[in-house]
Amino acid sequence: MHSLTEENYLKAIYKLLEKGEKKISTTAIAALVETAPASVTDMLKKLAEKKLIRYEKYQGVTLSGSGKKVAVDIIRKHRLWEFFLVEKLGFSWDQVHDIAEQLEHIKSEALITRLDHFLGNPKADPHGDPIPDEHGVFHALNTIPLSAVTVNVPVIITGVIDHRPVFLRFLEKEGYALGKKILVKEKLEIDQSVTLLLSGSKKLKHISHDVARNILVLPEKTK
Amino acid sequence: MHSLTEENYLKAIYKLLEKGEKKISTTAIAALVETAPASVTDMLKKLAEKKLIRYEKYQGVTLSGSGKKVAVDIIRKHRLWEFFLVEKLGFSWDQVHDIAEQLEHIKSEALITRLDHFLGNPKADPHGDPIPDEHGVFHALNTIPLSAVTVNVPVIITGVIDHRPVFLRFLEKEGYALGKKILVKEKLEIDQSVTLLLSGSKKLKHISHDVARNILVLPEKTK
DNA sequence: ATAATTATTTAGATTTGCCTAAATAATATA
DNA sequence: TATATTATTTAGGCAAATCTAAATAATTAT
Repeated sequence: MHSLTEENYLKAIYKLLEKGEKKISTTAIAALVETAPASVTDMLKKLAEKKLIRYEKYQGVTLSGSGKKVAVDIIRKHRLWEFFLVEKLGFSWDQVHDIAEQLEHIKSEALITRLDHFLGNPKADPHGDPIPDEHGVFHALNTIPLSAVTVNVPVIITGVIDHRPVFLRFLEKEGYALGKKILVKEKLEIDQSVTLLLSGSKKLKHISHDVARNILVLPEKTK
Repeated sequence: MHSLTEENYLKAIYKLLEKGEKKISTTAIAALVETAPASVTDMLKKLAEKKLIRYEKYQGVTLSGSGKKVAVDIIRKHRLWEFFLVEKLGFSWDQVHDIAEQLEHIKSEALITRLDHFLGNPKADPHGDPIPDEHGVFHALNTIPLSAVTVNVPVIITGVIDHRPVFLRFLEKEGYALGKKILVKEKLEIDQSVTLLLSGSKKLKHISHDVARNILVLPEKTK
């Protein structure tokens, strides 16, 4: 079995790989796991010995097959717990991350199988991030940022890109939530800001391009 | 905050105190936390320094007020999670202990408050053990062992003393469960064995004194 | 291309929790 | 009560994960 710390390193590397780059730097990992770069080097050696990563001095890191599996499994657990915390316990978007960060390390396959079933095998967590299935497969939705939506085509909120509590609290306060309908009425050339109608509210809302590109949506009818 | 290990030591000491003795021995703790006595001595010094226990060389240990609080809190969490695992996720009696042992160390007061509420503020876990409230108060029931029940007085199963999986699986197989009604028809002088009717079944059941004294019951009407 | 800067690794220590072996105290037995 | 046994503690070490400071490699800028 892997230690909690090892799991956190693998998760960090996975997240960095997800963001684009092919080779991950020691410093980037250090920032994510909140530790000194020297400590990261130590851990990378250890993970490489266990064949969880591919690592050569000064050359950066990638995940091996088994390392990726561990990382995806942690992410699956994290997102299932987040879903539980929001849907069953009534937490709000911005409160669940730290708790899920602890729960994701509980070791019991039976627990996750049953939790998944109890929750109705959800496909996405409360932020709209996809939840991989038990084989580690993501059933990704075809979401696009709200900033890219065509005027007068109804869409549904399916997720967010920015996960910072401050952003999530802003959305919540303004009435945005997963599943809500949006109709974009106008996109301003000058600053790409968006004027829209949010289901449940009659008043037009105006949001900046910066906010719009952090909200993910799906055209209403799409399968 | 206390480490997971510290919490487990405090829980072990609490459990031993619960079983009667006033002063707890190093060896007894070592057996419960599955470690060498010498390691226990180390930890006792540490806990004493933090004022979580009262400890003097060769004289055994008791919990301080704050130590007891930590222990009871862990027990509260453990039992709430057990309740969750059985009632919501459908685990059976004998499967939940190890998982709850991990979950009990998750640190979030809000989580436990909400979980407690979600579960309907249960007063006892799936084994019938009382769940302390948020102030650490146990609302103990007036249970008696089935072996002490008067003939022809209907009682309800409220708990067990023996927690071993093997015993729990036996009960489950035989149809005994929390909340089931029992009517004792006869107690044999010779070996104190019990003949009874279990609600749901028409056939008389016979159990040994040893089994009967490990099943806790409550007279049907009692408040 | 050389120098300066930044990133990474090595070296040596620290902390936590654990171990074994040896020493000492407490308890039980003869 | 003296001795044997058992329990507990001390001493010295180990492994995991971390740290700081120093050394080295890679990158960027001149």
